[in-house]
Amino acid sequence: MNNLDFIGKHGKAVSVAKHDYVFMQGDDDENLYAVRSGLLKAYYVSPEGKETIKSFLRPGGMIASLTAAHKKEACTFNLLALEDSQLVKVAFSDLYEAANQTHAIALEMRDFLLVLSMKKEQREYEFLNLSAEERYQKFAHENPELIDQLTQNDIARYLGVTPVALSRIKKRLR
Amino acid sequence: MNNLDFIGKHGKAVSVAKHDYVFMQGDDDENLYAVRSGLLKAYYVSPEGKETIKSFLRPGGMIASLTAAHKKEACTFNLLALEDSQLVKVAFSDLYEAANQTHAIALEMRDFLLVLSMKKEQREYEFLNLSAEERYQKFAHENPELIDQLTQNDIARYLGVTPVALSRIKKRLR
DNA sequence: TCAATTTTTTAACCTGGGTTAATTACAAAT
DNA sequence: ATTTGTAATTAACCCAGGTTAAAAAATTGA
Repeated sequence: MNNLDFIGKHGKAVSVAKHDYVFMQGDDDENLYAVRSGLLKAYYVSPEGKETIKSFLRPGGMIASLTAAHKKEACTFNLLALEDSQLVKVAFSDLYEAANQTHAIALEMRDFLLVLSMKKEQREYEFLNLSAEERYQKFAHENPELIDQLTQNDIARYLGVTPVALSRIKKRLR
Repeated sequence: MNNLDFIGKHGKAVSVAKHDYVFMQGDDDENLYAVRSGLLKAYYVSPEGKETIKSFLRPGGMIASLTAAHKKEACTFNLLALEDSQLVKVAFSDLYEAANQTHAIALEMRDFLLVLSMKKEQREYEFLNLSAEERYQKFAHENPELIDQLTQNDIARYLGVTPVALSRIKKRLR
């Protein structure tokens, strides 16, 4: 189910009800979370109160505020449950240390970070090369289930446009 | 100098003159490159011929087309020398295998990928949350040397705008 | 030094998306 | 069923940035 064996063995279960926060921007939560069930969103809020969504998390997904976890800084984004969710957490530093001690764990971590890097490069590609309309089409195509589960507001904030703009894009496409 | 000991020991030197390609979009170059000297740009070209820049590479930097290297697909971008450059390369699969065998190498790889992930998250943040003007100011602030070395064209294509737009942004700021 | 080329700026015009606000459509709860 | 709140659509207006083209400035090379 989960790529990180270490989390299975050493993780602590965390349950969050719909609309609960796992952590908030400004916290210093240094944990890595693996999602077992449910649906969550990781999102930034700007000083002016504007929201943008970094990613959606579904079962099998993992997330940590890497800067918070690794550089001991405050979390730069919020993690909020969109549905009742079950997660498992471990202190990032424990995982990091365990990898230093144990080859197999270092490999798990490498593979996790390789997948994460590829995902983030993909997103970079989309922002650099695709229009908002194309990003929407790609997202809809790759995440047919999410399209119904999420509000248009959240989808728009993930794509980097306003909900009003996304409404116009959808109209254009039909 | 270089974080990846493995490359120092097993890498092959590669020299490229200014305006030479290290690899091109469509190639299946499965190597990881570490930059020893010089300056390069990694960039996409769309089917319509539009260019966008993924990243600039300076001494100490490392790059691979991760999908090409790991998933055995074709490179999705070009790597071009903006100045005469020296690089060292290793087959990504050799590095991956060596990490499987040797704990220390797995750790080097983990650390490299952790840094890469953090950089890419940073860029995601910038596209999601900053205007073109703010991205330019941040880039100029964090890369004072590059600002003189690069053409405005390249800076613009890195920021995700046209050179004309960047010229306007600079005018606005002075 | 002068011609050729590349880079940068400027201008005119257009378009996608932001903003605000009002309207409509849905959903949940009593 | 009716209220209450939330989500989505629409409209009007504005602006940043795209596009095209021309002009000016800076580099490069012979």
